[in-house]
Amino acid sequence: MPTIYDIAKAAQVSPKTVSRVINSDAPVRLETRQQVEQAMNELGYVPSKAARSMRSNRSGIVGLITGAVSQSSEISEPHGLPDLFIVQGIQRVLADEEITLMIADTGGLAKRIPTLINTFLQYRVEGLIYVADRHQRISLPPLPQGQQMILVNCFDDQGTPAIVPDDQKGQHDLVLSLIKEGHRRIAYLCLHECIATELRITGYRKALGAAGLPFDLGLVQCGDFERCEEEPQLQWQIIQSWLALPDPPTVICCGNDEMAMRIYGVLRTQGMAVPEAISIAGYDNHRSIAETLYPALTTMELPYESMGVAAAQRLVQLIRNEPNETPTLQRIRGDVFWRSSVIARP
Amino acid sequence: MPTIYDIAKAAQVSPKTVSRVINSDAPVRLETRQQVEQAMNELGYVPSKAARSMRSNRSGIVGLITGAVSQSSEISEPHGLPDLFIVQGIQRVLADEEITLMIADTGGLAKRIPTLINTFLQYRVEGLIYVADRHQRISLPPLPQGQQMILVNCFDDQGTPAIVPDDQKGQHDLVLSLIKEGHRRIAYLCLHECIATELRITGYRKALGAAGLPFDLGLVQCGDFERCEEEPQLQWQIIQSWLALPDPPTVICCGNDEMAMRIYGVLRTQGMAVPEAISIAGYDNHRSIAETLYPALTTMELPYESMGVAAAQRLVQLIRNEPNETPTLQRIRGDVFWRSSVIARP
DNA sequence: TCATCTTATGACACCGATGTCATGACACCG
DNA sequence: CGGTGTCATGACATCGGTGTCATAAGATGA
Repeated sequence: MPTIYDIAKAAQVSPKTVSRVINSDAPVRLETRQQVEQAMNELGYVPSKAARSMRSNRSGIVGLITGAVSQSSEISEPHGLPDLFIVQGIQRVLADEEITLMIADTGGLAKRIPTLINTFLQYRVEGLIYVADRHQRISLPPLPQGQQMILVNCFDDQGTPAIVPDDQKGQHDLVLSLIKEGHRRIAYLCLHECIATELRITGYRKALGAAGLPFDLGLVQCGDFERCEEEPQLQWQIIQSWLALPDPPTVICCGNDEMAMRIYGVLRTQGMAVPEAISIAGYDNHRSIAETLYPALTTMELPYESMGVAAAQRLVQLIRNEPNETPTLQRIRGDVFWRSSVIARP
Repeated sequence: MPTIYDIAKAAQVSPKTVSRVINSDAPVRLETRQQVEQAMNELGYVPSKAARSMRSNRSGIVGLITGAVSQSSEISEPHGLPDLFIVQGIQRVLADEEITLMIADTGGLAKRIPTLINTFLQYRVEGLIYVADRHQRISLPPLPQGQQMILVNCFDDQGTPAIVPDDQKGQHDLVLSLIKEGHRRIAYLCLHECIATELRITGYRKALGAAGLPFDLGLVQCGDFERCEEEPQLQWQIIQSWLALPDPPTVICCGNDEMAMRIYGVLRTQGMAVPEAISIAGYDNHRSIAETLYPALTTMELPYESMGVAAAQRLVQLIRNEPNETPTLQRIRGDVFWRSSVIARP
């Protein structure tokens, strides 16, 4: 691979002049410039980032750590929306800023994180992004002074800037939409206990309160049986108990779209039509499910892509040392996606 | 960030000795080594890959180009199995080889590819991987002499090493499994015309032939209506026409798991139970669908992860200049995943 | 005892770019 | 006409490591 010295020799100028042509940071006589450009084309010159970044102390690289890539394969934990979508948003912003993204994967093992961070530091990344696979509290090893980092889909106690989904507002908005469509008895088949579930139950409750509806503890049940074999039966038992109530629910909110998909199966096996017999709503807007299910699923967006965008923008601000008044914990809101699994009630 | 010079000063040795401690490529007196190691720990030394790779001409980076990351969002093309799983396999192998993966995204725009390649060349990547979102023929701009590249899920006419799924063998094996379970009339609701569909129909046909069953052209129909609103009706029409046959099919093979999921919905809406009334098989083993559907979906694995592994291993071989007799086009086989959407026939 | 070898270490150049400073050629102006 | 400013260019050092070679101290052997 040719260097500026080769170009300089071919164009009969000094290396520094070649550098000036490349960076156009100082005037170069037109004729000289053309000679240099011709030489570069003929020799197929590609500048070396390594040499460049050594001199300038700017690598142009941001490192991203995720368990995303391998999470779903071995570990059969309920996965929900793939955090790939977060990476998507990040990519888009960084590409515009001409920053290259280096992605490393924990393979689901947290103990690999320090090694991965170290590798990134060797490349002198200008910033680090840690993406979690679900909304959670984490604790990462300390970084060298001045090393910027952003947490996505998680947060810590050290005041590291973090981007999380606004789960409370999300469930709140979804339930409010259902109420607007005339639903009064809204059941909630939630996920196992976790930060998101807690926030969403709060949102569910507040939405009911805001509409002047009573909060009926019996209408909130955990429908997450970790995919054991009896899950459909157990879920059906819950639904049956709801249907047996004097004032049964007209819609079931599911903890996520996957659960909604399973509930579709359970209901249909029992001869209940969605949405005619009962309406179903999901959470995540996991499009490959929500749009593909028949009928298509009404759901609340888990704004992974927006979170990625926000994270990348904030990181760029930090790298550029631009002032910003964003709070440490930044909550990102999603939209309700209204599809045909919920019908209006009179 | 401290350099070997800082360490050298602190440990009162020469920079070269520090280098020797780091690389252990020459004997260093125990006492000296300890001094250096202590200094490195105290100062928090992290070697600079930029400086290192400049001298050694080895970046330790492999570049990966994909449309994966953004494909699914804007473009509502039927997506199938996310090529993320390919990246997964690649990651795993490269991590073991201590190679760092740089990922760039076309954002669905092929014209960005040259720019992305150029960026990678600036980092002096030791190899390039191009991952396509579906099995296809492609044509990429020429690379500098000696630049290694691997194509995954696609191939070209220039003899670039390529890893593709063995679609023909895949459909063949799936159909053979169905036949073994007693099915004689096997319908195939395939995807729109593409390389995979062609190969799979051939596989379907050959499997029937191998079992001495007749190939009935009427049992092969395209069930892919690009998610238009009438899709369920159109699909139901096809199924109805099949059911009206004197010898109707006992199982429907779907072009992919997504289509199978939609067919579940269509059948149930029409009051047909899966698998009691009719069995369903998918393709892809898109686990978040196949395992979540109720009943769980019997399907053929699209071996994305294995393809990633194969691609990375082959690239490493190329980089190391190891001899290999693999053919240019390497077809990767998957397994049948037998679940409860297909029942045995007497 | 002296030549030779091994071990441990340092001096110095180099990888490929860029920042700093110097220099020569002109143009401009009083 | 000489001083000053601008333009175009080059010489040289530098970033943080590693490869090459030199060298001093101690071990070994004839």
